[in-house]
Amino acid sequence: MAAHHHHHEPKGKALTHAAQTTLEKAGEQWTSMRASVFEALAGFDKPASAYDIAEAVSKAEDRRVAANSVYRILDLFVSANLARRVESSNAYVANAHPDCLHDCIFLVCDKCGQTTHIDDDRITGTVRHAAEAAGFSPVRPVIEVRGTCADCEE
Amino acid sequence: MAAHHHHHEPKGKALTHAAQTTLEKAGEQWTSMRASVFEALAGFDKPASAYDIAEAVSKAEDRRVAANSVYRILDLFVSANLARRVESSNAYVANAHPDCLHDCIFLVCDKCGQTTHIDDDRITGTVRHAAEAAGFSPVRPVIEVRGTCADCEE
DNA sequence: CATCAAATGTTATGTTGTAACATCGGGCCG
DNA sequence: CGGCCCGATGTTACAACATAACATTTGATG
Repeated sequence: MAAHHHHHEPKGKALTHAAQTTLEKAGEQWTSMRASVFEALAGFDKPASAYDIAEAVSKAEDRRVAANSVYRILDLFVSANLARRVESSNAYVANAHPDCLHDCIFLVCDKCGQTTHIDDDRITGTVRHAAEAAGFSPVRPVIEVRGTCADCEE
Repeated sequence: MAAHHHHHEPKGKALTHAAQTTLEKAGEQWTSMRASVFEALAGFDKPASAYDIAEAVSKAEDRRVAANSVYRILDLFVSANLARRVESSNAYVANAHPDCLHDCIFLVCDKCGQTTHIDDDRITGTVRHAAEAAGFSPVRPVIEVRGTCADCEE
């Protein structure tokens, strides 16, 4: 895979539609509950915890939704590449390109929580390679950088 | 800093002594409670949670030690480089080289939990650099690889 | 319609992490 | 000595994150 390629970021309906397509291609159903969870997840501008999402869905649908159910769906989303988990924040983000498999690098601002991500297959490749050289396989790199984002430094 | 250098792993008393020296050099006290927590931490052969350590210390001293107190000491250890936190496992490991500052790469086996670490300043350097190029600073890379270790594959 | 499986709901509980305040003990100064 | 301060630890309570077990609903299918 090339080290770089361009993306334009799908938003709103386009993003949801891409998610639905990918999930269905994986042989899973796009239920209304899953749609709600995805909407809620995509509606956050920074990583959201399962409880954040449960609360958002609860509000949006005016009924109680247990974190439990949200976790199930988030796990499914992560396994289908519709969402990713940010390990160092115990939180989830929608994946703008569910059809496109990357190891990704998250940059997490400790001040404001804003999280951006970088795709750099050269970096992730060297990490993968190092782990494989140590006898690991299969391998799932978790690469996150905690720090302060440009907006929060003065 | 060189990309590679050799370490022999201090164990037992030598490791504890290195920890004590480093902590005192940082202007902190090496109390008996801190020594106990360090001993417990170093006694695990894989990353241990704060609760694991609280239990180990409780047993060793035959008195109840609250997780709370352990967290405080672990936080201190991490900030003084005596220990490291494995983010994707919510657990801590003793640092064999507290006097030696590295970003490190953890390889965590999903099957057995064994966790090894690699120091590779070339890899961590590229990650740091990428984050800085994105406007982040200061920067603390979290690089962990989940997978299956050589012993657990058949 | 009957049945079955997948999805979701519900309740309970386990694990991880923090907050707030009390107590202890050692150094320091009058 | 006695009083004071401060860092470390103890104690209690609670918040946040995550999973287990089982009940119920829903929708596809024979």
